[in-house]
Amino acid sequence: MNYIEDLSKLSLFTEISFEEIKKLLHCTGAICRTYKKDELIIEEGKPITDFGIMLSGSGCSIKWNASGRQIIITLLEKGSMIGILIASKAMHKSPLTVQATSDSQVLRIPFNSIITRCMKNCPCHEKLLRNYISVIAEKGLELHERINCLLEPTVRDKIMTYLRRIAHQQNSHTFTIPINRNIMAEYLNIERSALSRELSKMKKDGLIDYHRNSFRLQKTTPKAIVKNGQNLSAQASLKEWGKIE
Amino acid sequence: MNYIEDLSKLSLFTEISFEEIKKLLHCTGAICRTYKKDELIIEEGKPITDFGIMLSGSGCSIKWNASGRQIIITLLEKGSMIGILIASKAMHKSPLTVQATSDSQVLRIPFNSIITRCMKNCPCHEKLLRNYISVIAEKGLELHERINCLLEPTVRDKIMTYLRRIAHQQNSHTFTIPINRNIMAEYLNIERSALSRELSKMKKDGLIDYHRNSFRLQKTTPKAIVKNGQNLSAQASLKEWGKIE
DNA sequence: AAAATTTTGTTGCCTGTGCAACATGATGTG
DNA sequence: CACATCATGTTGCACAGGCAACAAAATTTT
Repeated sequence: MNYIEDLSKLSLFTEISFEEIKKLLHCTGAICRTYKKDELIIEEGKPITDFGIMLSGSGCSIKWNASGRQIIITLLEKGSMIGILIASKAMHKSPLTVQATSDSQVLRIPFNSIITRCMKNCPCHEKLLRNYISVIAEKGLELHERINCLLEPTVRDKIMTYLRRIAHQQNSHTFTIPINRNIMAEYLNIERSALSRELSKMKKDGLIDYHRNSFRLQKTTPKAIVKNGQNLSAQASLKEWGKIE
Repeated sequence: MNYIEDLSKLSLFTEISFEEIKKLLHCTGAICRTYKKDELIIEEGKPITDFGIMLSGSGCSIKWNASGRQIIITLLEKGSMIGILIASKAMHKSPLTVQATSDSQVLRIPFNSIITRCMKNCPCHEKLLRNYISVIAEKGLELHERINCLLEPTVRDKIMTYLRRIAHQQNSHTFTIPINRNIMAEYLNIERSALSRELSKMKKDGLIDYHRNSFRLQKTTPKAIVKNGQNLSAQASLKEWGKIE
């Protein structure tokens, strides 16, 4: 089957041509493996030497928390990288389980082959290595961004931190977010209803405007913020808004 | 000056001999730079091509959150890696500022030199690359572990998730944590007082026992725990705490 | 040893938000 | 169209935990 085109869209293969990708797949010893629904792709506690790329199907990485409740870490879809951090860490056992949630195909590439230079010393192999490192680093930075949101004390602050980041990424005060309310609430670790409630309030307060996934950050400082029936524009708002921008 | 010995203790240089480290420093073009107290090591918004290793002194990475409040991301000490995720991500501007909090020495190594094979094609260069990737991956996994704690709904769950991890790392039910209450509270994003309060309750409930930084996880089945009323069992806390270790 | 400083523990108050339950709007399906 | 199934918004209530202020214990400095 021809999945080269799909692969070329991944950041792991940016700036690498179709032809080169084919060669790389061969010289890295990549293999395509199929998994039935519910089959385990990675088992908790087992050492990992390959990382994977979802070619088709879907999956999720799961873990059991302190109280035995199962929690979903990530949802995997076509194009998702599997266990890339784990495979990259020397001698590391998997802290989580990855399971196919539908019949899936996964391209498995031995981590070693990324590092070990191929015989021909081809330049595209170095490009692959650069991309690979970039992908790992980006994973870390993404986690970092999420932590930035999670650390904010109030629901409103979490939301604002998230929205500001997306606005910044899209380089505009008007933007659309790529996730729905459920996912957003999960990402920010707040209640979905609390998220909706606070979004409404923020709209009332003139902080943001939105409809569904379309958002706008108002950069005008609101004149009056009313809370609990009192107007606290004078001091409190200065404290809260003064330093922005 | 001779900092090779210090370097050899870092995971970036594990399994690399003193001699080889010297050679590597030369062929990667590492330079040692000094920073005065309060001087900026990394400036927000600027592109980063080097990563750094703290040889002496101290520093911190800082950021400004949505409401303009300055928040400290990491504290840097001797041996800390600076900007390793940022340098590894292709064409990425720094999302944060790094500042020396005392006169410091930083070893700066161009990211490019890690990837580009040196002329001699020496095996230690590949080892360095492996270590480097391992370090990045570990950073990501660490962030992941913290998120695991942050996502837990209650203070008690956050604490338990953290303690279980440390116990697991030290492979024992009796262990010592490497951080004090202030840092722990900051790490888990809870109030220090709330942390102390909950730790007390957990001791009363027979879940854990502790004194200062020495902890013990009780593996009693959490069945016989009474919620609000008086607790029947587990009244007797350990008397001989001494130094565990 | 006394004093000063840092670290940890304790407690009452009050608000933010988790939770549940329901309403409304959007989208798909026969 | 009617109907089902989502996604989103609304609201009352209860309580976990943030906050502040203080107490006690441990550690460092004088």
